[in-house]
Amino acid sequence: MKIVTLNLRHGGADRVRRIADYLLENEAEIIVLTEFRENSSGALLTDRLTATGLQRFVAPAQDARKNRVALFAPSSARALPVSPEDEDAHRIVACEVNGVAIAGVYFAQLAQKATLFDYLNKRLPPLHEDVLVIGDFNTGLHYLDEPGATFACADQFQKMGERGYSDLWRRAHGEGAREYSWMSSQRNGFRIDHAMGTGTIPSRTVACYYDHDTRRDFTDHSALWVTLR
DNA sequence: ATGCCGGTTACTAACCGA
Repeated sequence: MKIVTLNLRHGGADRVRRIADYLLENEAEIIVLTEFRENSSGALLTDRLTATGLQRFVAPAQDARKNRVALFAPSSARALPVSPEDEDAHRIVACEVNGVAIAGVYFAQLAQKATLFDYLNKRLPPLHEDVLVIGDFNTGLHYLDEPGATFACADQFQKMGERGYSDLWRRAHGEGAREYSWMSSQRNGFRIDHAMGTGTIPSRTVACYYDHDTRRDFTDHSALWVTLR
């Protein structure tokens, strides 16, 4: 099962054609898109992906310009209800598919991330024995996923470990590994796109890697690919 | 640790995003 997350950057605009080509050519079976917008770009992307038989789950928002998270999964997938704080309604969407629960997430800027972390770490009932939380966390570990210690909510990200979540990329590449999924205009790198798995997910992960070419080709984030056995 | 930058938009000023 091949899963990918990619931040579209402001909905993707006319880049969505190339983005759809990329996702389909690489045979993504489950797709989590962050900064998805319910506008004409979002509609084009939705048409391209659902034409292959995938169904769409999208986090709710009032405004079409709101950057939200969308999840595309096989037709057998079923929606899983989530109930975050109102201000995070557009930041999480979940489904059950092929015996696992997938939650797509798009965390806010700076300290505003805290409420969604609280929901994940304290209030969200176990969705399943095997849960994959994947998307743009906008944070990571100080001095490891970034050069310094500027990340907000790094402690809450780390606390996911106590909740049984394993950082699949770090598990595959080592405790001291460094790679960046986004780069600032000052050329500082940050690893902020993550896949966190519980239960049998870590042991079933046969590949977990970033594709940095997406930053060169059509967005400002690297894609994160996860293959589950 | 944002927004001086840069991208997007029921566009050309307002918004958003490390």
